[in-house]
Amino acid sequence: MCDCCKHHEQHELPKTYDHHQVEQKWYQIWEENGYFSCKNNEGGEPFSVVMPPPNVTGQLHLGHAIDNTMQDILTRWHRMMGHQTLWVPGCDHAGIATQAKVEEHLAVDGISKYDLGREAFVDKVWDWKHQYHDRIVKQLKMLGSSCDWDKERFTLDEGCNDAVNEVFVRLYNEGLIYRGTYIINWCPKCQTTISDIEVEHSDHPGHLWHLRYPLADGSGEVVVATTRPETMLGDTAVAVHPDDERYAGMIGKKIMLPLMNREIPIIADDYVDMEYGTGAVKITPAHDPNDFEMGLRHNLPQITVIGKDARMTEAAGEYAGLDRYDCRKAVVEAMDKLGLLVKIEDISHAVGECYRCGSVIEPLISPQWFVKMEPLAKPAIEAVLNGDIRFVPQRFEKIYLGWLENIRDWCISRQLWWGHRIPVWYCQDCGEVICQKTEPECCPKCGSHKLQRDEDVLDTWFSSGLWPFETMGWPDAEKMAEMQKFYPTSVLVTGRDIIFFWVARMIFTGLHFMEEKPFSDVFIHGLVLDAQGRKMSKSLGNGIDPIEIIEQYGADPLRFMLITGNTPGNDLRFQTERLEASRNFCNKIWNASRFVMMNLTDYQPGKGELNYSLADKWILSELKAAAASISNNLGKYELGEAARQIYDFTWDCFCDWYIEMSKPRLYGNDPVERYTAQTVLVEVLTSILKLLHPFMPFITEEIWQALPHEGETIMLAKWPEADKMTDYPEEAAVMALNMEAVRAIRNIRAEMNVQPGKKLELIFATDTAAEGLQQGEIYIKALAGAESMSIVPASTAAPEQAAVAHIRGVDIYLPLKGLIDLDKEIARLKKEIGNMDKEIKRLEGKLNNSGFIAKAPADVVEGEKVKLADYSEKKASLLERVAELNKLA
RNA sequence: GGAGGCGUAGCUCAGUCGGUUAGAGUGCUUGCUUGACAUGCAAGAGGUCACUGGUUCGAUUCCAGUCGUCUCCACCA
Repeated sequence: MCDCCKHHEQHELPKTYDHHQVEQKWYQIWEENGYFSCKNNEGGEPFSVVMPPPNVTGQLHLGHAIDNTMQDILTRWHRMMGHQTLWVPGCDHAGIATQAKVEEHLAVDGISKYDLGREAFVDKVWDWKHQYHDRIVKQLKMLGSSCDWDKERFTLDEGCNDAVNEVFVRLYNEGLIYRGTYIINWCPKCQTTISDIEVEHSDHPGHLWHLRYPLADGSGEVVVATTRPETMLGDTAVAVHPDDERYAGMIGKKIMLPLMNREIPIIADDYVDMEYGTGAVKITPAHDPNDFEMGLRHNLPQITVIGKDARMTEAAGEYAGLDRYDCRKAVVEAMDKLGLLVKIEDISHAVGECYRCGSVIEPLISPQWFVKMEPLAKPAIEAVLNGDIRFVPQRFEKIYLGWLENIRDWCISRQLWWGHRIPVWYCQDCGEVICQKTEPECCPKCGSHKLQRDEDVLDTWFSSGLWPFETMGWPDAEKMAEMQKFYPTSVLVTGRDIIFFWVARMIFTGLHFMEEKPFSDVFIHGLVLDAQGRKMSKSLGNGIDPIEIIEQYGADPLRFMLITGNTPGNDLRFQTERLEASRNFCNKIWNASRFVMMNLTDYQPGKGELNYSLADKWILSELKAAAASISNNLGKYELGEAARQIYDFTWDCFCDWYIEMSKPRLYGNDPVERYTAQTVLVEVLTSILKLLHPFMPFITEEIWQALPHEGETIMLAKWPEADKMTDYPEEAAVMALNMEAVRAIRNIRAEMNVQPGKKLELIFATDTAAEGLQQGEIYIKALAGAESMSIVPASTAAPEQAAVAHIRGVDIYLPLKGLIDLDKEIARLKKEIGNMDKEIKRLEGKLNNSGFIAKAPADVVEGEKVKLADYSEKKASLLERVAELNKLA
């Protein structure tokens, strides 16, 4: 680098944008100045979002990154539009997940939760919570999330506990929460129940054992088929279909259950599928949900043979104490020895597994708490059907409705220590069940002080299901008063994987307790997949830590990459190339800004004479169109499309064209031209920064601060509204034609291998576009690399040694002495004529079709006619030139 | 067994009310130290819009079916 360059460098911004420092700096300033607070824009239309609370023991992954980026984009956009904006952050206590993690950690030191006892263990979990909470908050801040930290909540904080107790007691008093002994999903590893949706079904290879069950009177036998032979020890019936002729005579007879030597009846039930297996089913009411139901219908005894530890109980007789799978082997062997094993069939069948730990779920009978779903589901279905709540994309409504329409009661009690304890006490003397928000002094029925609180806690989703209103202070009327305007919230942004777990539950609790929907729109996004299109998972080890990406590339590129090239609801592949493209975009903006600022040394806003030229009117028109379209797309949750449009406008319109157009005017010696160019550069760049700010908050603030501006932060700057901008359609069209001329000339330069530095002499032969070309001369010369340009009547013939191009109404002649290879030039022109021919043919065909003329809208027909005229004109012009050249040849 | 998504350039994806010479990024080819940027500039090649049929003056777009692919739901022992 020479000395003079060094000298310049000192005054300039660095050539490449470095996000380090910038991002942290601005987040801190924003936070310290209270820009995230919902108190800004007081009186503006309210806009509110509640953050899907991340599990407190986890750490952020790309799924959180996309989720929070989308919320942040919407929040920042609305804030800039002057809306009073609230984005509530928070974490979820994540009952099973967190408890399991802490237990695992303790196990390393050989400590079990029982060694500590309930209270000390829960204290330990709180320690963990604090540690991980801080990490998550840090990660959310790194991402740029503009949430109101003053309103931060935790699903297990005091307020949420109050809400949970209120809800529980009210539902209990309404008869919508009940305790009952039913068959539930038991995870033998987590040692707790889980709800139906927490059971994941996947196909596994297994066997279908066909077992011979002899009749008690020795008159025959029934062959039953089962995938779980060990459960036969708890069989209390064999069921056949009432219409099954094979078993018609046997219904009502007794079976002598082998191994147990117990008599059980043969019953008839519609549930049995005659086609499957042998058409006869062994019934184990205590260990199968269907058998349980059938047992109730037929009043069958329930014999529990598998315990909560997944070992056989005393009721299993000689098999007591065996693990369920060891018992399976033993039972099969014993049956085989007795000659009662008919055959073993290999099959693939669905096995239920715990969504947390993957253990095979055991259906067991146990006393648990349930929420009665039917009365709650009804309004939740109605709210979506009548359009009160809208899913984006709409197809997710079907998924939501399908689930609620077939829902079963929700098992909410969990045998854990970490969570909201069930607000129920049992009187040890009279057995009274007391359900109330606070601990009772004594039994209201018998006065006894011997009260025992229910040991269980509630399903995590019971408390997160109240999120949109518990975060607004409910049920505390005083706290609510301040927040009321934010309920219902505007939109819920979340992944499609928790529509059932969370979205549905918030909807029915909101409708029930607030008597109003919790949100108007549900904006569903897909998963972030790896570069090969696989789900990111621990087992595959293909997960990507957003923090590492942010450190390497910055939050802005990550955010931009996560929302571009994607449509609502679809999965997104994480690709480094796309991340690099986003980073390059940052750099592009940085350098465009650098260019603008370098040319502002003598600029004083509002202190000069303005005279908009063609180029100015063109870019301002483009800006208006872009702003309108971006707002429109944001309103439709088409974030990817909005981002693409700001990208295109910035790179293509502003950088590739307008900045280049501004150069001859900045470097010329007309002060009005220079001042006007400066003004438009600043104005358009400022608008770009604002339009881009929701997507890339950090770099936009950094640059905005260096430009002339009003206000303290771009965060609260006014969103560019297209309605308030001016466009100049006529001048923009003229400029567009000039740009077309530039492209045509550049094309010839490239094809003819004209040296980039060589200045051309341009001749435009036209009768229609002369004025526009005259006005655009300064730009055309600069952008096409010309030293002179003349405009002549259309009838003027081209010089012999010239290349020719044609745009609407204009023949462009490029005198290129010595560079024209006659044959090559003819070939080039003929190729273009060929293209025109193809199009002309197509258009003629269309226009000759009487159906098209008669039925297509007039403007479409007109448009095709204009096209045909244009192509024909171009073809004629080029043909003429070819004829001239042929004469020369 | 049901339900849904996806199938468009070598790759990853856009394409909103049916009419565009079907687009972008990336990769590829060619040429460039162009007074912001080589994380760049300019020009270019590259597509039977999975297949078949239907509706229509006209289908990448709407409908039906087929194939491929991914996902969700489901108590068939």
